Amino acid sequence: MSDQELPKTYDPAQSEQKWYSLWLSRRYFHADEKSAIDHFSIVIPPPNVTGSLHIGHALNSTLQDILTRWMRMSGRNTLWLPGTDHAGIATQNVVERQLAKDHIDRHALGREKFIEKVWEWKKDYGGRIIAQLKRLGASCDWDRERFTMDEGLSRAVREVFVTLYEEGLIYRGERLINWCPRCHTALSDIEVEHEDEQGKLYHIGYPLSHDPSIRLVVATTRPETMLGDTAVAVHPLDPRYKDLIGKTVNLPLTSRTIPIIGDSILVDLEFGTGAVKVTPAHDFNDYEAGLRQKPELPRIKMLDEKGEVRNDIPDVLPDVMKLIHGKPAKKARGIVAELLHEQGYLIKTEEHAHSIGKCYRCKAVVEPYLSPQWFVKTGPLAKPAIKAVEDGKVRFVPKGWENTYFDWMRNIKDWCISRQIWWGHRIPAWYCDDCGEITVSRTDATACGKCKSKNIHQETDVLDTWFSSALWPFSTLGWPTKTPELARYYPTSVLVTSFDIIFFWVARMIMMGLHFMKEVPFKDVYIHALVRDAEGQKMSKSKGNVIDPLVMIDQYGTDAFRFTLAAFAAQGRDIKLSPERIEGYRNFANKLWNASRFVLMNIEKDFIPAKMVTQDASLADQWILSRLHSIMQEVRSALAEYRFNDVASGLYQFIWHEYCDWYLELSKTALNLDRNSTARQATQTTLVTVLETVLRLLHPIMPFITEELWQMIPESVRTKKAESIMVAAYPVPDQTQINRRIENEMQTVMELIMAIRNIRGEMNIAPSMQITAIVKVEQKELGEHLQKAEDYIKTLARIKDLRIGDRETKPKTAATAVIKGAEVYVPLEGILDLAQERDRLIKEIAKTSKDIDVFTRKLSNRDFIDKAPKAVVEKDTAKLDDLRTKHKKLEQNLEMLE
RNA sequence: GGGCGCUUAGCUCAGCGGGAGAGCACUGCCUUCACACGGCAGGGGCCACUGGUUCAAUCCCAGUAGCGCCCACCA
Repeated sequence: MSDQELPKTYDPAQSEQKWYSLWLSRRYFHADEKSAIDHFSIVIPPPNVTGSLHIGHALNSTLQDILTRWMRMSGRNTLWLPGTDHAGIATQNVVERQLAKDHIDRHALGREKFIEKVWEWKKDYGGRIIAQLKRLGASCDWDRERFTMDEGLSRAVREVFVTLYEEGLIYRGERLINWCPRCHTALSDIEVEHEDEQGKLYHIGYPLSHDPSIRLVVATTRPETMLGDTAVAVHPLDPRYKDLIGKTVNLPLTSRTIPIIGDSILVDLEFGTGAVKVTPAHDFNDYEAGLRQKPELPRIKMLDEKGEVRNDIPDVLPDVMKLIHGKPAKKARGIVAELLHEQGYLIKTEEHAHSIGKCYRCKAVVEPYLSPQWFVKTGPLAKPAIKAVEDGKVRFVPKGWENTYFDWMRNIKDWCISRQIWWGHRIPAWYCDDCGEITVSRTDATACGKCKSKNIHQETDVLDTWFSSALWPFSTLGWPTKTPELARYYPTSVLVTSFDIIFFWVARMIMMGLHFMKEVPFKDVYIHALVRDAEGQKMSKSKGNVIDPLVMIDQYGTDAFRFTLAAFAAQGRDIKLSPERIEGYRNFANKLWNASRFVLMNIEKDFIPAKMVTQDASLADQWILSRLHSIMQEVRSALAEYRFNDVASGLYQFIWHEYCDWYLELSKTALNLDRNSTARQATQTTLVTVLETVLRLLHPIMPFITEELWQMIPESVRTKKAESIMVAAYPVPDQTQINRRIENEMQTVMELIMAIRNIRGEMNIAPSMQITAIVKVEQKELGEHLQKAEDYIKTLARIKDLRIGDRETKPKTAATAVIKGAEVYVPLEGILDLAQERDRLIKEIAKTSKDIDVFTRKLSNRDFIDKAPKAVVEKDTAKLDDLRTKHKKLEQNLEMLE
């Protein structure tokens, strides 16, 4: 390629497309299950098929890709297994809505036809998020892409279900569960989101049966459910009411007489009136209280599966029934309250804040609903899962999340796994119409397991989506078949996810993994931040604050976007993302691009790296190499500890502020030397070597631009002549290259240059003007060092005449700066503005005095001298000396000026 | 009600026992032959508040205030 062809700005679009398809065609993403090399494996948290890539996926996938690419470059047998989740309720809702546009109702369509429609939908749109992951540069092994409803995973689901049933860990029973009246299905406890709402507390007087003139006043937020009341509870020790226990009240609006019971658990003496209406079919506490009674309280359902008032509630007066049947719960509340008011039973209402449950999929208000459901008995599964984390077999990063996990797991309730929807894994249970037996089977049953009757029908419920996700780490690898993949890649190395699904997913994977594989599903769980918008709101479409990753990618390029995500992935923090930030990193990509342009322009096309000998390598060369190897070390340890932000900022800092700002400028002096000069060759070699190494270090975060640039670097420089950067080796630091002495020497040179630049800047000396500088050193040795760096100083500080020595003196009119071990004078005859120089010096002196104060105070403290570590005292003493010297010299210079 | 987290430069955030940092924004100068998606030089902070531990506290401990999140059956 020709240098002239390289444009001044990096164009992400063409490069991304080109390299991704090349990587795919060369099968770099493919993991070889036969390879015996140490493995590294990750399973992707499967996004919903209905999903389109949002910023959370982008962060999650970027971090996984960084780890995957890093490990692959480090020579591990690396698998990142992708796939999607069938997302039962969510997908069913999406397809239902789609059908509704054509005025088709799923019930009219029928179950089988509807499921066909969902599969069709999946075929058309399900691949969308996969395509988007590819745009992000995800290096997943696409050959192994799985779907939670595909054949293999369905087999795993059935195997797990039947086994747990046989072990008595799955059971069926009628229970009070959370019911979404909109989705028409049961939900598990964690699928209910609680929100505070301002409601009313209604005080209702229930007349005592034996003396209706006396009323027992109950307080409730849901008066409509009184139609299902089967008791009133009071505290057994409550002096106001305890004598009423065993008596009855007449339930208003009905012909029902219900008992007054004592229940110390249900009733809080302090709250409301101290008397509670008990509706066992519509409230979890009341349900439990009903079970505690001997005999159990009857459970009267007053709402149907749509959340509307039934028309067959026993005992309700016909007039009342006529008014409210078929009304949604909230409307019924108003009607009942009005009726109670009219008839004089409503004592008062007061404002009352309470939390209501909403469906996490559709946000409809969830009703407690009595119905037959399937459950997983979680206790026995949770126990080993708790232990695995306690024993460190699974490690949460950051560790704090372990508490969240423990809290939930130690109080875990049985998991309601049946859903009354159509899209999902249908429960493999068959009911016998003759003898009522339930047959649970790995294969489709054709006859009753007990009476052999062929008169059986399958359960219509499907399983909770999270049931199949819980098996993901092993079901995707072929389980229950003992595949080579399973043996090779399970347990996986790390799970990367966000905290909102620790309960839904992480905990359940650990339980299922331990139970069926006898081994944890992953060793590390890296919990990353949640992405929010610039105002800190959780992004949601309804708020209109969604940052679309694909728009960002189009606008700034995938690499800039990925770098932004990595830079903001600090542990335990929410990420607030704004486009300006991405723009900043787009500029960084461009900086890298132009630095590479510079390097490539300054080496010959057939460049052969020089064999570096120390005497050929300049101070700058040695310095940048030392810095490079330090950075390598930092980057590697940051990656190993999931400190992605440190990886990003470390590389940013090094590339921009050390390599570009300093080394590239310093290299110019050597590049101007004669073609055959060994010094020039050494610098060329250093330039290109550092660039090549940095590209490899950066590749996991910025895969595209690094590949584009790496391919332009002469083959002779690229390690092992790999054909792509993504299969080149990840850089390993060489301790012998790290040189403290060189770094210190360079530091002094840089300080000198900065001091002169400061004078130039503050004195308003035109950048184009070449000036004279005189450096008076305290010791000859330092002078010699600085003399060796003479060219650097001249070029970077724009000096035409530089004098360095221990016998130099200050010219009559000059600006002064003091650095460690030397004074710098810039003679400014004719231009010197005395007032300006005075101000500059005063500012500098003030700064120095302030520092001196701090250190003097510290060092005059006896206890500090006695008790602080020696090294600290010594360091501070030396520092104070330097500061005093500097201060004195500056003052002298100020005096001379006046 | 229980738990967790946060409060550092105008903004977004690192740092977490020994002289307060970054990016963006801001000010001045500069179209210097890698880059104006740029360069150089600057300005800007009682590190929320109050106590305590320590020779030393932005950092550790306790409390206060504000903000955020999670869990929970407050009728």
